[in-house]
Amino acid sequence: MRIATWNVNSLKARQDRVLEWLELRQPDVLLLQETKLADDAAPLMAFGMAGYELVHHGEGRWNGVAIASRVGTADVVANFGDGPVRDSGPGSGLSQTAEGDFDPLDEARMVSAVCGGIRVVSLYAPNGRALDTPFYAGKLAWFGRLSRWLEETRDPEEPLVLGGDLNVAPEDLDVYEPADFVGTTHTSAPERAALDRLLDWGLEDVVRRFHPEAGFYTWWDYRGGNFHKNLGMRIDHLYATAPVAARATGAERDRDARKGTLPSDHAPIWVDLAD
DNA sequence: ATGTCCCAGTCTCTGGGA
Repeated sequence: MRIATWNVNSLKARQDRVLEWLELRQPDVLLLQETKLADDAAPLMAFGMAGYELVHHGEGRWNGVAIASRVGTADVVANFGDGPVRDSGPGSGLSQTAEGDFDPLDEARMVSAVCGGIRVVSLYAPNGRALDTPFYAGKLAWFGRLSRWLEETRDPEEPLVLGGDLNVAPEDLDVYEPADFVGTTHTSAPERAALDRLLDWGLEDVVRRFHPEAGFYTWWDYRGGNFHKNLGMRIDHLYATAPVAARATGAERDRDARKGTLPSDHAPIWVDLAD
């Protein structure tokens, strides 16, 4: 069984590339982030033609998470079970710029389902922008909500894979120039502690086990030719509970998916599991 | 290197986010 994750930076703009990638790499489950679609715009038919069910949790212009699975989609949980995300259209009260209205717990950043006997969780962590902003505090609060959801509703003995764009580089070897990130988001001690809390609950960074090397990045800024200079960060992750981690036979990243015409700024990663 | 790409709305350009 192959479980993958990919922040596609708009599923509308990336649909053809994603469908081609499914055909090429044959994942059984693909966790998607930043679909930037409302639920009624999710391309269920196109994925269905490719053999995948698509579970989508979106709000429109921003965020949006999904699960594409060819091994079933049972027991769906969206937004930690905290209810529907508000429409982010005009007049909705959701604003990306008015800080007083901002709460990432109201945004479409989490969806989960049981696929092929494994509970998978597709996550898109808030960016955080800068350490001295409410957006950073909101990022930490969102990770707190994620940990509480695991601690209160899940069991580390359950087969579970949590993955997505967590917007945190866990170690200095996961960023191209650690000194440049002092005082910025993605590498701060509280963000790394949030990942440690997930791991301490009972998860393993399976991709790290197979790729302990520096420079195994998953995201490169579109600007400045950063991809070709390998100036990136490892901020997309796949974490597994022990019953799943024990089945892992490998993990890979598809750097080729970051190349070519109109790519996402993230590359997909996956883990392979023995039956 | 404020260098690119996405989106919606103000709509063939602009502003905001990453």
